[in-house]
Amino acid sequence: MSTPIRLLLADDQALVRGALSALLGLEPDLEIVAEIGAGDLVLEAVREHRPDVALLDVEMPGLDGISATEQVRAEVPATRVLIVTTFGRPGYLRRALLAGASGFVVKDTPASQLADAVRRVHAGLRVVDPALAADTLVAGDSPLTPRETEVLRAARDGARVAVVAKRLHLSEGTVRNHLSAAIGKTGADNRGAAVRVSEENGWL
Amino acid sequence: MSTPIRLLLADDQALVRGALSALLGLEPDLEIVAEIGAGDLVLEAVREHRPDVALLDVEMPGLDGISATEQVRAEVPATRVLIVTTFGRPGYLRRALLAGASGFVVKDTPASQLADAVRRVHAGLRVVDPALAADTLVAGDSPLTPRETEVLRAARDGARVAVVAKRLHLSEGTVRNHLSAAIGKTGADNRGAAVRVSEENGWL
DNA sequence: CGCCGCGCCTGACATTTGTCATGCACCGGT
DNA sequence: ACCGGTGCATGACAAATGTCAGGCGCGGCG
Repeated sequence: MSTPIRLLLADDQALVRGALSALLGLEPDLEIVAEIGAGDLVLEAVREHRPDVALLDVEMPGLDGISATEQVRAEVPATRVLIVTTFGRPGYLRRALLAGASGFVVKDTPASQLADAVRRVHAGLRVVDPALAADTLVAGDSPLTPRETEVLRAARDGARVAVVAKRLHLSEGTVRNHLSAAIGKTGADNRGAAVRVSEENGWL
Repeated sequence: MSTPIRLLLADDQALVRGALSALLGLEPDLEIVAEIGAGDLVLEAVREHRPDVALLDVEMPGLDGISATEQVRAEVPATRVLIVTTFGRPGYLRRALLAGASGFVVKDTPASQLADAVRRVHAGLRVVDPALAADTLVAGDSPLTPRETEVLRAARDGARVAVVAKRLHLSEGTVRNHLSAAIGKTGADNRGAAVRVSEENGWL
Protein backbone atom coordinates (compact mmCIF):
# COMPACT_ATOMS: atom_id res chain seq x y z
CA MET A 1 0.00 0.00 0.00
CA SER A 2 2.42 2.60 -1.12
CA THR A 3 -0.03 5.37 -2.00
CA PRO A 4 -3.38 5.57 -0.24
CA ILE A 5 -6.67 5.14 -2.07
CA ARG A 6 -8.03 8.57 -2.91
CA LEU A 7 -11.73 8.96 -2.08
CA LEU A 8 -14.52 11.33 -2.98
CA LEU A 9 -17.58 11.46 -0.72
CA ALA A 10 -20.99 12.67 -1.87
CA ASP A 11 -24.04 12.68 0.39
CA ASP A 12 -26.58 15.41 0.86
CA GLN A 13 -26.84 14.93 4.60
CA ALA A 14 -23.95 16.86 6.03
CA LEU A 15 -23.99 14.92 9.25
CA VAL A 16 -23.77 11.57 7.51
CA ARG A 17 -21.14 12.85 5.15
CA GLY A 18 -18.99 14.08 7.99
CA ALA A 19 -19.50 10.90 9.93
CA LEU A 20 -18.51 8.71 7.00
CA SER A 21 -15.50 10.90 6.54
CA ALA A 22 -14.50 10.34 10.14
CA LEU A 23 -15.08 6.61 9.81
CA LEU A 24 -13.04 6.18 6.65
CA GLY A 25 -10.43 8.64 7.81
CA LEU A 26 -9.48 6.15 10.50
CA GLU A 27 -8.21 3.74 7.86
CA PRO A 28 -4.56 4.40 7.11
CA ASP A 29 -4.79 3.33 3.48
CA LEU A 30 -7.69 5.62 2.63
CA GLU A 31 -7.54 9.34 2.00
CA ILE A 32 -10.56 11.55 1.51
CA VAL A 33 -9.78 14.17 -1.07
CA ALA A 34 -13.21 15.74 -1.52
CA GLU A 35 -16.61 15.94 0.16
CA ILE A 36 -19.65 17.35 -1.56
CA GLY A 37 -23.35 17.56 -0.84
CA ALA A 38 -25.06 17.82 -4.22
CA GLY A 39 -25.22 15.61 -7.26
CA ASP A 40 -24.48 18.28 -9.79
CA LEU A 41 -21.16 19.04 -8.17
CA VAL A 42 -19.90 15.49 -8.48
CA LEU A 43 -18.52 15.66 -12.00
CA GLU A 44 -16.71 18.91 -11.36
CA ALA A 45 -15.13 17.58 -8.19
CA VAL A 46 -14.12 14.33 -9.87
CA ARG A 47 -12.49 16.25 -12.70
CA GLU A 48 -10.55 18.35 -10.28
CA HIS A 49 -9.45 15.71 -7.79
CA ARG A 50 -9.35 12.55 -9.92
CA PRO A 51 -10.20 10.24 -7.02
CA ASP A 52 -9.70 6.49 -7.28
CA VAL A 53 -13.13 5.79 -5.88
CA ALA A 54 -16.24 7.97 -5.66
CA LEU A 55 -18.74 7.15 -2.93
CA LEU A 56 -22.13 8.46 -4.06
CA ASP A 57 -25.48 8.55 -2.33
CA VAL A 58 -28.46 7.87 -4.57
CA GLU A 59 -30.76 10.49 -3.13
CA MET A 60 -29.23 13.89 -3.66
CA PRO A 61 -30.48 17.31 -4.67
CA GLY A 62 -29.48 18.61 -8.06
CA LEU A 63 -28.62 15.35 -9.72
CA ASP A 64 -29.25 11.88 -8.37
CA GLY A 65 -26.41 9.46 -7.79
CA ILE A 66 -27.32 7.29 -10.77
CA SER A 67 -27.09 10.12 -13.28
CA ALA A 68 -23.93 11.34 -11.59
CA THR A 69 -22.49 7.86 -12.04
CA GLU A 70 -23.15 7.98 -15.77
CA GLN A 71 -21.39 11.32 -16.04
CA VAL A 72 -18.38 10.15 -14.09
CA ARG A 73 -18.03 6.92 -16.07
CA ALA A 74 -18.23 8.81 -19.32
CA GLU A 75 -15.84 11.59 -18.44
CA VAL A 76 -13.37 10.06 -16.00
CA PRO A 77 -13.40 6.30 -16.48
CA ALA A 78 -10.41 5.86 -14.20
CA THR A 79 -12.61 6.73 -11.23
CA ARG A 80 -14.68 3.83 -10.01
CA VAL A 81 -18.06 4.45 -8.45
CA LEU A 82 -19.44 2.90 -5.28
CA ILE A 83 -23.08 3.69 -4.63
CA VAL A 84 -24.23 4.02 -1.04
CA THR A 85 -27.90 4.33 -0.39
CA THR A 86 -30.32 4.63 2.46
CA PHE A 87 -32.95 2.22 1.40
CA GLY A 88 -32.46 -0.76 -0.84
CA ARG A 89 -35.06 -0.19 -3.48
CA PRO A 90 -34.57 -3.19 -5.76
CA GLY A 91 -34.53 -1.14 -8.93
CA TYR A 92 -31.84 1.22 -7.75
CA LEU A 93 -29.30 -1.54 -7.93
CA ARG A 94 -30.16 -2.46 -11.49
CA ARG A 95 -30.09 1.12 -12.63
CA ALA A 96 -26.86 1.79 -10.78
CA LEU A 97 -25.09 -1.12 -12.41
CA LEU A 98 -26.42 -0.16 -15.82
CA ALA A 99 -25.07 3.32 -15.24
CA GLY A 100 -21.64 1.85 -14.68
CA ALA A 101 -21.31 1.63 -10.90
CA SER A 102 -18.79 -0.88 -9.57
CA GLY A 103 -20.49 -1.43 -6.27
CA PHE A 104 -23.68 -0.94 -4.33
CA VAL A 105 -23.91 -0.82 -0.55
CA VAL A 106 -26.97 -0.12 1.58
CA LYS A 107 -26.58 1.83 4.76
CA ASP A 108 -27.74 -1.19 6.74
CA THR A 109 -24.44 -2.96 6.27
CA PRO A 110 -22.04 -2.94 9.22
CA ALA A 111 -19.71 0.01 9.30
CA SER A 112 -16.71 -2.25 9.45
CA GLN A 113 -17.39 -3.51 5.94
CA LEU A 114 -17.46 -0.17 4.22
CA ALA A 115 -13.69 0.26 4.05
CA ASP A 116 -13.40 -3.25 2.66
CA ALA A 117 -15.97 -2.45 0.01
CA VAL A 118 -13.97 0.58 -1.00
CA ARG A 119 -10.80 -1.50 -1.26
CA ARG A 120 -12.52 -4.16 -3.33
CA VAL A 121 -13.96 -1.63 -5.70
CA HIS A 122 -10.59 -0.02 -6.04
CA ALA A 123 -9.12 -3.42 -6.86
CA GLY A 124 -11.52 -3.70 -9.76
CA LEU A 125 -13.98 -6.08 -8.16
CA ARG A 126 -17.71 -5.62 -8.01
CA VAL A 127 -19.34 -5.23 -4.63
CA VAL A 128 -23.03 -5.92 -4.28
CA ASP A 129 -25.22 -6.51 -1.28
CA PRO A 130 -26.28 -10.16 -1.67
CA ALA A 131 -29.74 -9.84 -0.18
CA LEU A 132 -30.51 -6.86 -2.33
CA ALA A 133 -29.24 -8.64 -5.41
CA ALA A 134 -31.76 -11.40 -4.77
CA ASP A 135 -34.60 -8.92 -4.37
CA THR A 136 -33.59 -7.26 -7.58
CA LEU A 137 -33.71 -10.48 -9.48
CA VAL A 138 -37.23 -11.26 -8.36
CA ALA A 139 -38.36 -7.69 -9.04
CA GLY A 140 -37.18 -8.00 -12.62
CA ASP A 141 -37.38 -5.38 -15.29
CA SER A 142 -40.16 -2.89 -15.29
CA PRO A 143 -43.27 -4.32 -16.92
CA LEU A 144 -44.54 -0.83 -17.61
CA THR A 145 -44.45 0.70 -21.06
CA PRO A 146 -42.82 4.13 -21.40
CA ARG A 147 -46.14 5.86 -21.63
CA GLU A 148 -47.53 4.07 -18.61
CA THR A 149 -44.48 5.01 -16.63
CA GLU A 150 -44.85 8.60 -17.66
CA VAL A 151 -48.51 8.75 -16.73
CA LEU A 152 -47.94 7.04 -13.41
CA ARG A 153 -45.14 9.46 -12.65
CA ALA A 154 -47.38 12.40 -13.38
CA ALA A 155 -50.01 10.97 -11.08
CA ARG A 156 -47.56 10.43 -8.24
CA ASP A 157 -48.57 13.46 -6.22
CA GLY A 158 -52.23 12.55 -6.21
CA ALA A 159 -53.25 14.84 -9.05
CA ARG A 160 -56.66 14.26 -10.58
CA VAL A 161 -56.94 12.50 -13.90
CA ALA A 162 -58.02 15.72 -15.57
CA VAL A 163 -54.85 17.46 -14.41
CA VAL A 164 -52.60 14.64 -15.55
CA ALA A 165 -54.36 14.61 -18.91
CA LYS A 166 -53.74 18.30 -19.36
CA ARG A 167 -50.10 17.98 -18.33
CA LEU A 168 -49.45 15.27 -20.89
CA HIS A 169 -51.84 16.54 -23.55
CA LEU A 170 -53.94 13.40 -23.50
CA SER A 171 -57.62 12.68 -23.20
CA GLU A 172 -58.85 11.68 -19.78
CA GLY A 173 -59.86 8.29 -21.06
CA THR A 174 -56.33 7.58 -22.20
CA VAL A 175 -54.85 8.55 -18.90
CA ARG A 176 -57.31 6.32 -17.12
CA ASN A 177 -56.42 3.48 -19.40
CA HIS A 178 -52.68 3.76 -18.84
CA LEU A 179 -53.29 4.01 -15.14
CA SER A 180 -55.50 0.98 -15.25
CA ALA A 181 -52.83 -0.98 -17.10
CA ALA A 182 -50.23 0.05 -14.53
CA ILE A 183 -52.55 -0.96 -11.71
CA GLY A 184 -53.02 -4.37 -13.29
CA LYS A 185 -49.34 -4.93 -13.96
CA THR A 186 -48.25 -3.94 -10.50
CA GLY A 187 -50.85 -6.14 -8.87
CA ALA A 188 -52.23 -3.14 -7.02
CA ASP A 189 -55.90 -2.33 -6.90
CA ASN A 190 -55.55 1.35 -6.80
CA ARG A 191 -53.40 4.04 -8.31
CA GLY A 192 -51.90 5.02 -4.99
CA ALA A 193 -50.75 1.49 -4.34
CA ALA A 194 -49.51 1.20 -7.91
CA VAL A 195 -47.34 4.25 -7.40
CA ARG A 196 -45.93 2.83 -4.20
CA VAL A 197 -45.13 -0.55 -5.70
CA SER A 198 -43.51 0.99 -8.75
CA GLU A 199 -41.42 3.34 -6.67
CA GLU A 200 -40.20 0.53 -4.48
CA ASN A 201 -39.14 -1.46 -7.49
CA GLY A 202 -37.40 1.47 -9.05
CA TRP A 203 -39.69 1.52 -12.06
CA LEU A 204 -40.47 5.20 -11.92
CA MET B 1 -14.15 17.96 31.88
CA SER B 2 -13.13 15.47 34.47
CA THR B 3 -15.34 12.58 33.40
CA PRO B 4 -16.38 12.25 29.76
CA ILE B 5 -19.98 12.52 28.64
CA ARG B 6 -21.37 9.01 28.29
CA LEU B 7 -23.33 8.49 25.07
CA LEU B 8 -25.82 6.00 23.72
CA LEU B 9 -26.28 5.79 19.95
CA ALA B 10 -29.42 4.41 18.30
CA ASP B 11 -29.88 4.33 14.54
CA ASP B 12 -31.18 1.50 12.41
CA GLN B 13 -28.67 2.04 9.64
CA ALA B 14 -25.56 0.26 10.77
CA LEU B 15 -23.35 2.25 8.49
CA VAL B 16 -24.58 5.57 9.78
CA ARG B 17 -24.43 4.35 13.34
CA GLY B 18 -20.84 3.27 12.95
CA ALA B 19 -19.93 6.46 11.19
CA LEU B 20 -21.45 8.62 13.90
CA SER B 21 -19.62 6.55 16.42
CA ALA B 22 -16.34 7.24 14.64
CA LEU B 23 -17.13 10.91 14.40
CA LEU B 24 -18.04 11.37 18.04
CA GLY B 25 -15.29 9.05 19.17
CA LEU B 26 -12.81 11.62 17.96
CA GLU B 27 -13.93 14.02 20.66
CA PRO B 28 -11.93 13.51 23.82
CA ASP B 29 -14.76 14.50 26.14
CA LEU B 30 -17.30 12.07 24.67
CA GLU B 31 -17.47 8.38 25.29
CA ILE B 32 -19.81 6.01 23.49
CA VAL B 33 -21.04 3.37 25.87
CA ALA B 34 -23.67 1.66 23.72
CA GLU B 35 -24.77 1.35 20.11
CA ILE B 36 -28.08 -0.21 19.12
CA GLY B 37 -30.09 -0.57 15.96
CA ALA B 38 -33.70 -0.95 17.04
CA GLY B 39 -36.11 1.20 19.00
CA ASP B 40 -37.31 -1.49 21.33
CA LEU B 41 -33.80 -2.08 22.61
CA VAL B 42 -33.30 1.52 23.68
CA LEU B 43 -34.88 1.32 27.11
CA GLU B 44 -33.03 -1.83 28.02
CA ALA B 45 -29.72 -0.37 26.97
CA VAL B 46 -30.36 2.87 28.81
CA ARG B 47 -31.20 0.98 31.97
CA GLU B 48 -28.03 -1.00 31.74
CA HIS B 49 -25.58 1.71 30.77
CA ARG B 50 -27.18 4.84 32.25
CA PRO B 51 -25.77 7.18 29.59
CA ASP B 52 -25.79 10.93 30.08
CA VAL B 53 -27.17 11.52 26.62
CA ALA B 54 -29.07 9.22 24.26
CA LEU B 55 -28.85 9.99 20.55
CA LEU B 56 -31.97 8.53 18.91
CA ASP B 57 -33.02 8.35 15.29
CA VAL B 58 -36.74 8.85 14.69
CA GLU B 59 -37.17 6.17 12.06
CA MET B 60 -36.35 2.82 13.57
CA PRO B 61 -37.78 -0.66 13.45
CA GLY B 62 -39.50 -1.98 16.53
CA LEU B 63 -40.23 1.28 18.24
CA ASP B 64 -39.84 4.74 16.79
CA GLY B 65 -37.56 7.29 18.40
CA ILE B 66 -40.42 9.36 19.77
CA SER B 67 -41.95 6.49 21.71
CA ALA B 68 -38.51 5.44 22.84
CA THR B 69 -38.00 8.95 24.15
CA GLU B 70 -41.13 8.73 26.25
CA GLN B 71 -39.98 5.47 27.75
CA VAL B 72 -36.55 6.80 28.57
CA ARG B 73 -37.87 9.98 30.15
CA ALA B 74 -40.28 8.03 32.29
CA GLU B 75 -37.87 5.37 33.43
CA VAL B 76 -34.47 7.03 33.50
CA PRO B 77 -35.01 10.77 33.77
CA ALA B 78 -31.31 11.39 34.34
CA THR B 79 -30.64 10.49 30.71
CA ARG B 80 -31.30 13.35 28.32
CA VAL B 81 -32.48 12.62 24.81
CA LEU B 82 -31.21 14.18 21.61
CA ILE B 83 -33.23 13.24 18.54
CA VAL B 84 -31.43 12.94 15.22
CA THR B 85 -33.51 12.50 12.14
CA THR B 86 -33.12 12.15 8.42
CA PHE B 87 -35.77 14.44 7.20
CA GLY B 88 -37.19 17.39 9.05
CA ARG B 89 -40.87 16.69 9.01
CA PRO B 90 -42.29 19.67 10.88
CA GLY B 91 -44.43 17.61 13.21
CA TYR B 92 -41.66 15.33 14.35
CA LEU B 93 -40.13 18.19 16.27
CA ARG B 94 -43.31 19.00 18.12
CA ARG B 95 -43.93 15.41 19.01
CA ALA B 96 -40.35 14.88 20.04
CA LEU B 97 -40.42 17.83 22.41
CA LEU B 98 -43.76 16.75 23.83
CA ALA B 99 -42.26 13.34 24.45
CA GLY B 100 -39.55 14.94 26.50
CA ALA B 101 -36.61 15.24 24.12
CA SER B 102 -34.02 17.88 24.98
CA GLY B 103 -32.84 18.43 21.45
CA PHE B 104 -33.63 17.84 17.82
CA VAL B 105 -31.05 17.80 15.04
CA VAL B 106 -31.61 17.02 11.37
CA LYS B 107 -28.96 15.14 9.47
CA ASP B 108 -28.43 18.13 7.22
CA THR B 109 -26.57 20.02 9.90
CA PRO B 110 -22.79 20.15 9.61
CA ALA B 111 -20.98 17.30 11.29
CA SER B 112 -18.90 19.69 13.31
CA GLN B 113 -21.96 20.85 15.21
CA LEU B 114 -23.11 17.48 16.42
CA ALA B 115 -20.62 17.19 19.24
CA ASP B 116 -21.57 20.69 20.36
CA ALA B 117 -25.22 19.76 20.34
CA VAL B 118 -24.45 16.79 22.55
CA ARG B 119 -22.54 18.99 24.97
CA ARG B 120 -25.32 21.54 25.13
CA VAL B 121 -27.93 18.91 25.78
CA HIS B 122 -25.79 17.42 28.47
CA ALA B 123 -25.50 20.85 30.05
CA GLY B 124 -29.28 20.98 30.31
CA LEU B 125 -29.91 23.28 27.38
CA ARG B 126 -32.36 22.68 24.60
CA VAL B 127 -31.02 22.29 21.08
CA VAL B 128 -33.35 22.86 18.16
CA ASP B 129 -32.73 23.40 14.48
CA PRO B 130 -33.89 26.99 13.95
CA ALA B 131 -35.20 26.56 10.41
CA LEU B 132 -37.17 23.52 11.40
CA ALA B 133 -38.58 25.30 14.42
CA ALA B 134 -39.96 27.96 12.11
CA ASP B 135 -41.57 25.37 9.86
CA THR B 136 -43.10 23.71 12.84
CA LEU B 137 -44.68 26.91 14.01
CA VAL B 138 -46.36 27.54 10.68
CA ALA B 139 -47.52 23.94 10.45
CA GLY B 140 -49.29 24.30 13.79
CA ASP B 141 -51.19 21.67 15.67
CA SER B 142 -53.06 18.98 13.83
CA PRO B 143 -56.49 20.15 12.76
CA LEU B 144 -57.67 16.56 12.52
CA THR B 145 -59.91 14.98 15.11
CA PRO B 146 -58.73 11.70 16.64
CA ARG B 147 -61.11 9.69 14.55
CA GLU B 148 -60.14 11.43 11.35
CA THR B 149 -56.51 10.77 12.11
CA GLU B 150 -57.24 7.14 12.73
CA VAL B 151 -59.17 6.71 9.52
CA LEU B 152 -56.58 8.53 7.48
CA ARG B 153 -53.88 6.36 8.98
CA ALA B 154 -55.78 3.22 8.06
CA ALA B 155 -56.14 4.48 4.51
CA ARG B 156 -52.44 5.28 4.16
CA ASP B 157 -51.54 2.23 2.15
CA GLY B 158 -54.20 2.83 -0.46
CA ALA B 159 -56.74 0.43 0.98
CA ARG B 160 -60.29 0.70 -0.36
CA VAL B 161 -62.94 2.35 1.76
CA ALA B 162 -64.66 -0.98 2.34
CA VAL B 163 -61.46 -2.43 3.80
CA VAL B 164 -60.87 0.53 6.07
CA ALA B 165 -64.47 0.37 7.23
CA LYS B 166 -64.08 -3.26 8.16
CA ARG B 167 -60.79 -2.64 9.93
CA LEU B 168 -62.32 0.06 12.12
CA HIS B 169 -65.82 -1.45 12.40
CA LEU B 170 -67.47 1.53 10.77
CA SER B 171 -69.93 2.00 7.96
CA GLU B 172 -68.48 2.94 4.61
CA GLY B 173 -70.32 6.23 4.68
CA THR B 174 -68.64 7.17 7.93
CA VAL B 175 -65.23 6.39 6.61
CA ARG B 176 -65.89 8.42 3.52
CA ASN B 177 -67.03 11.30 5.64
CA HIS B 178 -63.98 11.32 7.89
CA LEU B 179 -61.81 11.10 4.84
CA SER B 180 -63.68 13.94 3.24
CA ALA B 181 -63.19 16.07 6.35
CA ALA B 182 -59.50 15.29 6.38
CA ILE B 183 -59.23 16.18 2.71
CA GLY B 184 -60.91 19.49 3.36
CA LYS B 185 -58.82 20.35 6.40
CA THR B 186 -55.54 19.50 4.72
CA GLY B 187 -56.41 21.52 1.66
CA ALA B 188 -55.88 18.47 -0.51
CA ASP B 189 -58.39 17.39 -3.10
CA ASN B 190 -57.78 13.76 -2.79
CA ARG B 191 -57.11 11.20 -0.11
CA GLY B 192 -53.65 10.42 -1.41
CA ALA B 193 -52.63 14.04 -1.21
CA ALA B 194 -54.27 14.34 2.21
CA VAL B 195 -52.15 11.47 3.46
CA ARG B 196 -49.00 13.05 2.10
CA VAL B 197 -49.72 16.46 3.61
CA SER B 198 -50.58 14.98 6.97
CA GLU B 199 -47.50 12.82 7.03
CA GLU B 200 -45.26 15.74 6.20
CA ASN B 201 -46.74 17.75 9.01
CA GLY B 202 -46.43 14.92 11.45
CA TRP B 203 -50.14 14.68 12.01
CA LEU B 204 -50.38 10.95 11.53
C1' DC C 1 -82.21 23.48 33.16
C1' DG C 2 -81.89 24.57 28.26
C1' DC C 3 -78.98 25.85 24.66
C1' DC C 4 -75.05 25.61 21.73
C1' DG C 5 -71.06 23.70 19.70
C1' DC C 6 -68.44 19.73 18.48
C1' DG C 7 -67.26 15.19 17.38
C1' DC C 8 -69.03 11.08 15.59
C1' DC C 9 -71.99 8.39 12.67
C1' DT C 10 -74.95 7.40 8.64
C1' DG C 11 -77.31 7.23 4.02
C1' DA C 12 -78.37 9.62 -0.48
C1' DC C 13 -76.37 11.89 -4.33
C1' DA C 14 -72.73 13.77 -7.60
C1' DT C 15 -68.19 13.21 -9.19
C1' DT C 16 -64.11 10.75 -10.12
C1' DT C 17 -61.81 6.58 -11.04
C1' DG C 18 -61.09 1.94 -13.00
C1' DT C 19 -62.39 -1.53 -16.66
C1' DC C 20 -63.37 -2.93 -21.13
C1' DA C 21 -64.01 -3.21 -26.17
C1' DT C 22 -62.41 -1.04 -30.03
C1' DG C 23 -59.59 1.42 -33.60
C1' DC C 24 -55.18 2.92 -35.30
C1' DA C 25 -50.11 2.94 -36.25
C1' DC C 26 -45.80 0.64 -36.11
C1' DC C 27 -42.48 -3.27 -36.21
C1' DG C 28 -40.60 -7.89 -37.18
C1' DG C 29 -41.20 -12.29 -39.18
C1' DT C 30 -42.91 -15.11 -42.99
C1' DA D 1 -47.16 -7.67 -49.04
C1' DC D 2 -49.44 -9.84 -45.31
C1' DC D 3 -50.12 -10.95 -40.50
C1' DG D 4 -49.72 -11.08 -35.58
C1' DG D 5 -48.18 -8.78 -31.69
C1' DT D 6 -47.62 -4.54 -29.06
C1' DG D 7 -48.12 0.13 -27.62
C1' DC D 8 -51.02 4.16 -27.78
C1' DA D 9 -55.39 6.45 -27.84
C1' DT D 10 -60.37 6.96 -26.98
C1' DG D 11 -65.29 6.67 -25.32
C1' DA D 12 -68.97 4.08 -22.83
C1' DC D 13 -70.07 1.81 -18.68
C1' DA D 14 -69.51 0.11 -13.83
C1' DA D 15 -67.54 0.80 -9.37
C1' DA D 16 -65.36 3.46 -5.93
C1' DT D 17 -64.72 7.96 -3.94
C1' DG D 18 -66.00 12.55 -2.21
C1' DT D 19 -69.79 15.81 -0.67
C1' DC D 20 -73.77 17.03 1.80
C1' DA D 21 -77.52 17.38 5.03
C1' DG D 22 -79.03 15.54 9.01
C1' DG D 23 -79.35 12.73 13.50
C1' DC D 24 -77.36 11.49 18.06
C1' DG D 25 -74.80 12.12 22.43
C1' DC D 26 -71.87 14.78 25.43
C1' DG D 27 -69.69 18.66 27.85
C1' DG D 28 -69.47 23.70 28.75
C1' DC D 29 -71.98 27.86 29.81
C1' DG D 30 -75.46 31.43 30.43
